[in-house]
Amino acid sequence: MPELPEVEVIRRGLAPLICHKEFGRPVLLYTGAVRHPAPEKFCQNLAGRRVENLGRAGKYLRLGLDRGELAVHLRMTGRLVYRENADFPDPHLRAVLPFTGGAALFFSDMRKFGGLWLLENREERRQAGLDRLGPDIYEEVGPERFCALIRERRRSRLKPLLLDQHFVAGLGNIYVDESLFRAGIHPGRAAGSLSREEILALYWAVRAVLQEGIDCGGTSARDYRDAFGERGAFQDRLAVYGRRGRPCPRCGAPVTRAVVAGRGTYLCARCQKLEIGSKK
DNA sequence: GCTTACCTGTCG
DNA sequence: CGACAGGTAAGC
Repeated sequence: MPELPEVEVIRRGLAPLICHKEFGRPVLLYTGAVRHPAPEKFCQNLAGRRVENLGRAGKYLRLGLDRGELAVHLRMTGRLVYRENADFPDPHLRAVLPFTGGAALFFSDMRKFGGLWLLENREERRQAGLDRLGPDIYEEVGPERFCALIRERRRSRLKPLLLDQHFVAGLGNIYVDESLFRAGIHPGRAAGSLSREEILALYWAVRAVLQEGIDCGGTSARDYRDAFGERGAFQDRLAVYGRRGRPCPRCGAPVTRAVVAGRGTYLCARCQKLEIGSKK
């Protein structure tokens, strides 16, 4: 999916366009895109709601409304684009969320994994799982908290741990691989095997990678588009992700692809050692 | 933990 | 045709 930087770029793009605007009645082309409440009630209840603010929690975009909030998760292939008009036929268009006055948010999603939640109270947020997210890695985790969090989970391997949205929220496959590469840490290392220096190196690598991702307008490896339908540029700066066989930018050895935690994982086996001081 | 499932598409 | 794709929940 869009990971934290992509969702943040969308949030920043949309905020000045939709704050204070009022929704009309949504049009659903795929009712499964609405996760809560039932589609009919969703359309009925969103109509007439006004957007008051735009937030983000991990990979969720949260549109604060005059009553409740609209939460959006793009999962793997979701897009949320603001347009005055639907421009060309889009076979993956799943929902149109119009504003009174003409423009609309167009929610597209090839794989149908993404979803929309209209949440009006704490109980509904709880059911949707929004309050089960860990702290937002970009907004809510400083270096000392990161050290403390890592030390609570000594037995976990780093890659699945960093991908676990209940541990910290926002990281996905691309930015985890890039962060571990920059920190020189193997994705299969146990959290408890890291020195304090390594944990801090990882923390600052994560911060730098996320910030550069945001500054580049996100990573359009494939499907990602921003709030204006434009591609990001960070895919051109990736050091290892998706670059099997190409030279490591640090040492020149070919980038390796492995499977860790069931996910395709890119790393430099020379720069990122599994055992400290070992040759392999 | 790992595997499977959810979907549709691209690439080799 | 199989492998793989930015995510995550559910079931061993």
